[in-house]
Amino acid sequence: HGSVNADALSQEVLSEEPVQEAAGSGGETRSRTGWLCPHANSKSNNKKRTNSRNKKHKGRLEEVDQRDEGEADDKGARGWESASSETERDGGSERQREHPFIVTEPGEVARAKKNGLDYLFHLYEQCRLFLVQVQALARQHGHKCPTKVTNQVFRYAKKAGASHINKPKMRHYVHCYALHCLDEEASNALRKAFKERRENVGAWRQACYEPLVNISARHNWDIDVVFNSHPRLSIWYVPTKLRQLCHIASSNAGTNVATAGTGTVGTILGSGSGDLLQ
Amino acid sequence: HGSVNADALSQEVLSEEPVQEAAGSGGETRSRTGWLCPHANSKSNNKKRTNSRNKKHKGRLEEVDQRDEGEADDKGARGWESASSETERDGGSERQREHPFIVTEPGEVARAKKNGLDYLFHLYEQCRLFLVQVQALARQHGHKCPTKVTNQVFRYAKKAGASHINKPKMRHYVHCYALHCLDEEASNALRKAFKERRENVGAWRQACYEPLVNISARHNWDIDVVFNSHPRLSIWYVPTKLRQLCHIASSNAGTNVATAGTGTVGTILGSGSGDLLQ
DNA sequence: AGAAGGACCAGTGGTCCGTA
DNA sequence: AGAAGGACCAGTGGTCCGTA
Repeated sequence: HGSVNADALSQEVLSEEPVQEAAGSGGETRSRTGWLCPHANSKSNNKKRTNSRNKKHKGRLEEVDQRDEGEADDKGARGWESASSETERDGGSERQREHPFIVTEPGEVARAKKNGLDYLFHLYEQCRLFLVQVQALARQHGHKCPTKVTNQVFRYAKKAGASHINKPKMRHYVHCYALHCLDEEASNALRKAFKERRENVGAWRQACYEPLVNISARHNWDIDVVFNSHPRLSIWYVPTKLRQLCHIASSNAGTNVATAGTGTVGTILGSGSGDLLQ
Repeated sequence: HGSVNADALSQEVLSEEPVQEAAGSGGETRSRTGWLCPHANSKSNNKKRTNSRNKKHKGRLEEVDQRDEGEADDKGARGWESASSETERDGGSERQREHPFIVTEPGEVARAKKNGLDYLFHLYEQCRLFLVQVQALARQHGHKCPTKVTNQVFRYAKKAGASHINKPKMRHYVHCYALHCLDEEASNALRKAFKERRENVGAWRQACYEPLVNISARHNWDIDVVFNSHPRLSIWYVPTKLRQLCHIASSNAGTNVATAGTGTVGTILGSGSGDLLQ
């Protein structure tokens, strides 16, 4: 609640059932209050994004300020800053982010102020359960039934109190989760190797692409087939960059026209150049 | 071309290959020029929708006026009125609509200035072929591949010269096409009956719902399963109203909670009341 | 610096309603 | 009146970039 985002005010009022809360599976218990405490570092609020991107049709977001839902019920309800101009709630509390991920090996508990990769993968499982619930509600009411984790599912998760789940994060690491699903041994080995080398999460994340490209190669370079044939993975959209990497690799592999390959995917992935790797 | 709609100016320039043109399958040959002739009833142009719906974030549509594509190549290219304020092209030609549908029996050629139902169903087949082409292009370029007839497909069809295909029309009659696919005999019988009774197209269209609800009943009221298990039908979204009718019918059938059914779907469909039937 | 996520934007599904 | 379809709109997929 305390919707900063206008989209949260959709018409369909989702049931407020508590569902399974955070509770990390990676070993740590993750007391929600840890990062939801309404009185943390005082600095912040009314900062407002002063961003200067194209910003065309805003204006739809105006007037969406005073929250209509009441209070309580949302365990340690945060009251972040409001979105629009002067209606700021000054005595407000602050936004708390999730702790950053670090590369952990399977079963390893992350140190203080960090989250481990078991917890990351657990979030994907949580999203799947939220999807299952959204699907059940949709069928019950005769609505069309999502087969993927959509915006609607993220919105439902938020309403259900899972404020630590958000779309950009989940999309960012989908391919890491994919490797975990498709080849857990390889995934575990990669985690151990990168932990040992003291690599950061970004480096590990990048490294997850290549094994997936290789798996797709064994399925005629069709990464969609790879995703869709795994029950836990099929509910996630194939990330754009992974799709592109598989396409490039298939071209270079010469199953297509002779593109006079300038290098294998391995080199591309290892080089760090090219905007596919940002 | 002569895009009235801003969406038509998408970045991806689709190849201008001619593809299969109109050419009705119903027997009539449908010379395109019949309803694409650039000099027809002179009245019209610069009329602009003065509509007063909510109209919030427009403004994005401005400046999108001067067409960038050249000329010719689009056989009998129409040059309808342009979209925005003063840049009207006055010597312009006029919009020509498709002739309205009438209820015809299978194989029957519609009389002048009318289109028959074989032609209607042929349009669905044309859309399928456009989808197949869009899919081939997507795979070729490593883009995500649509499984349904999406906006992208309609845009592609327009670019390919099929100006007689548009989304509202195709969506409007999807369930009629569904019946044609799923039970051609029943569909044919319905057409004959409604033709005999001299019913208009709207009445025939309404009548197509009930047989479909009955078919869904035999598949556990799951209309999605019904659509998806037919190869030509699975590329079409289930229409909202059909989904709602199946849901209501399943409730009334008592497979669910006893809703103290106030009437069967048959009565609902026959009554003409209730906003599900508009 | 590396990373989490609010908020944005182009293009989608869906269909209304001004038009013929 | 009955019907075809341009154009609109709310909510989507995707991810940038101001923030911590």
